[in-house]
Amino acid sequence: MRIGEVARAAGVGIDAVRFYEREGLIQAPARRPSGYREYTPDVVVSLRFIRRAKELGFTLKEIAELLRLETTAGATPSDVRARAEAKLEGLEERIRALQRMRRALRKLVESCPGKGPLNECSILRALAPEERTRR
Amino acid sequence: MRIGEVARAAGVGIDAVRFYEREGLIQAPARRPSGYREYTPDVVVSLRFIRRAKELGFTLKEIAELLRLETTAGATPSDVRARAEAKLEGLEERIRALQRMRRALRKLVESCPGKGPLNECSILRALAPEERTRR
DNA sequence: CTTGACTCTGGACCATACTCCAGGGTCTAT
DNA sequence: ATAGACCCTGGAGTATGGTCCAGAGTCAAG
Repeated sequence: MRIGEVARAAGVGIDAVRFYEREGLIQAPARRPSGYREYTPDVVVSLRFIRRAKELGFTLKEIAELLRLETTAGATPSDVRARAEAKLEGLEERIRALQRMRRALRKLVESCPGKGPLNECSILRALAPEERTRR
Repeated sequence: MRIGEVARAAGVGIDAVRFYEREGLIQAPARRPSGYREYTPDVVVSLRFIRRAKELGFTLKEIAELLRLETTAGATPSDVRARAEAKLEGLEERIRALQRMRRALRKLVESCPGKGPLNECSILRALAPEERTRR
């Protein structure tokens, strides 16, 4: 597959594909004698993963780590396992925070059909309150 | 409270506070005769919300919408409700995607304590697969 | 064998979300 | 009344994650 084809299939821009290659998020593909990049279809999976993970708020750096976690998994077993566990924990905290936010938003939707000031159903409080002022 | 104080309490930079004011994420506070910004403590809650929401991968634009959703809720009831519902749906999709990712990562942690190529427990597939190639 | 769609590299440019001055004034404790 | 910590505005600079050329070559169809 050529670059335009994989970009279209993955829903990203051609320049983004080259950018990800430069940044080491995807492997440099084989080249035709002309210099054209020649991709195997599996790069589309990687590109979609990158796209989705970005939408979820991961940085390219984090995504690179997630990808490396996978490709180097055969190499250093227990070490990789530890890294995966750390990632997993971060992920779970993130899910919990989003769930708190969802609960607050639901309350906002359900119990505030337009009456009075909504000091009770505050989305702010879903994320901000439990923290103590430091120092 | 002065700006340095609220910044410290919220865990953000002073410049960030002024930046959020310029961008309309927080209200411009009262000023002393000297020109110093004089905050009420509740701005700390807003700033923490912004910080946390950013950590969850929301852009400032989205955060501004979430905040506006709250402060304008008294104004146009059903309209606000609709916007909140849309946000809620986005949030839920996001949670589901993170959960899929978590499942894949768990599998990676649990079933791959360092044996062989892990083609079976792929984090990639947690996010990328269900999509059809378009066009 | 040419036309149109595609690709190459390199570098300029963009939006987002800050961060860091410079050059000035303010506040408070001693 | 002065040192040191704080604040002001305006503007420049940074990192991230790209996008958009220019100028040149490649490929497939007719």
